[in-house]
Amino acid sequence: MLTTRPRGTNDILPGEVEKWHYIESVIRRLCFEYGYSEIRTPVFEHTELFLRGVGDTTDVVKKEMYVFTDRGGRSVTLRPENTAPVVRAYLENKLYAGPQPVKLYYLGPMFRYDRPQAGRFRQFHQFGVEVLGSDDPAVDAEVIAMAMDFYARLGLKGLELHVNSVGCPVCRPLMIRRLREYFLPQFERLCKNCKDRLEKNPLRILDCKEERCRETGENAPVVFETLCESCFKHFESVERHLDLLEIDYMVNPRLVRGLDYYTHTAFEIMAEDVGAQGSIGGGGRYNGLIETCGGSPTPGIGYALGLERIILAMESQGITVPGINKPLVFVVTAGEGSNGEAYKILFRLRSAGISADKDYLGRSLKAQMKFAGRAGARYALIIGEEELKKGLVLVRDMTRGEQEEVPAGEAAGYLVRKIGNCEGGKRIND
RNA sequence: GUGGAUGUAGCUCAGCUGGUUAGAGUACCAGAUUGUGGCUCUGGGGGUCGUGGGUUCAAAUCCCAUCAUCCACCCCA
Repeated sequence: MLTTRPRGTNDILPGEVEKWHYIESVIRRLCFEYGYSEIRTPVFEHTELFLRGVGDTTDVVKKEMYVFTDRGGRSVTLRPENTAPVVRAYLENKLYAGPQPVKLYYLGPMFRYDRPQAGRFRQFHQFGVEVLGSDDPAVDAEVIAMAMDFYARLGLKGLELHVNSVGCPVCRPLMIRRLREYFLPQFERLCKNCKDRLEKNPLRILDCKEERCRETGENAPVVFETLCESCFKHFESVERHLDLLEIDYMVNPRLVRGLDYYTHTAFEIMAEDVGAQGSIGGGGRYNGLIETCGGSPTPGIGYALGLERIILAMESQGITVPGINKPLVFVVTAGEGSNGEAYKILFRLRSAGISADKDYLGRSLKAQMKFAGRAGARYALIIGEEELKKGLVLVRDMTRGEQEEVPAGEAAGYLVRKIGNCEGGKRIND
């Protein structure tokens, strides 16, 4: 137990963490270009925020939250998602008083007590954005376009973008009533889950994977028949803007999202190669959420992406990541007498901006060379007793297998001139 | 939360119907005329056979429980 991580959590190790660094750098660049600023909120919040914000009938809140009572008797919860916390921060810090809309992004761990599976963990990481203070359909399209741009920058292919409108407080009750009226006479044909859904959230019946339920729902009223005038116009406008950007999408009237706060636009991105957990991102508009959280009526929209699933998809598509960190220079000692000088030169290299390392296990010259090769060093700086007497060191090019003598005091300068400042074996600004 | 599969060295796996010190490849460490890597050869370290019970003269091998991983449901990122 002492050496076992908690279920559904992961250690991100060297060799793996470079993928995260790369994805994070793509995210920060993307957000910079789209005009989104980072917001960092706590990993835990008052439980009440999620009960009210996400909705206390949702599965996420009912059975997947990590809820604790702290030492002061307060109920707190590890965040299962970050839209409600961002809205809370928007209100608490009075961001509504500044220029609108407010465009924010976040990146960090979320927690859901769920049975782990491929692409599903108890602690997982999301990148997400939120736009608060505008109900322009062009923003909906921007947010969707931004998500698609992100996947494209990573090189992901074969994704499906599903878009739908789930209505608003004006037309959704009508939609639900019509669906209940349709399904009630056919109650016995529905699967066990859908019998429950009819009561809780009949929209979800349309989303059921059971053959019988699909057939039963074939002639069910379509959302677009029941959308109110303004919802319909909004959706049409979102479509027009997506068309302007030439984004491929499919209207999926069966798309329903599991969080209560969604209104109007809802969307989801599916990948084929992430196992059963095919969704690698999704989001939608939540024009009622800010008011629910105690603010004045303010529109909002956002999305979230699961980074573990993004990585899974990248791996199964064979996408590799640049810039694995390798030492550029490995300092090798030959003879006891060179240890001190080698140590000094090592640090001089580092001060000069060169990534350098040495052996710390008292290995033989031969073993040090072997280690340097394995570590992927491009140069071995061999500090030999004999040469040192003449004030020289050897610079060996590991890929070419050639070496030359250089004055010891100039070794760092020599290497800097030869390769410049470096990162991951490459020049910066290359 | 429900159903199913799996669990042997760091990694990938072998180990027949239970029978003496549990193996291979790879990785790691060290050597192969004592100052030079990537190939080859030799040797070495490393395994509570997921964990805990039980059956048996005897269990990695059978039974039960538990934990973990994977798959499906559910849900979602």
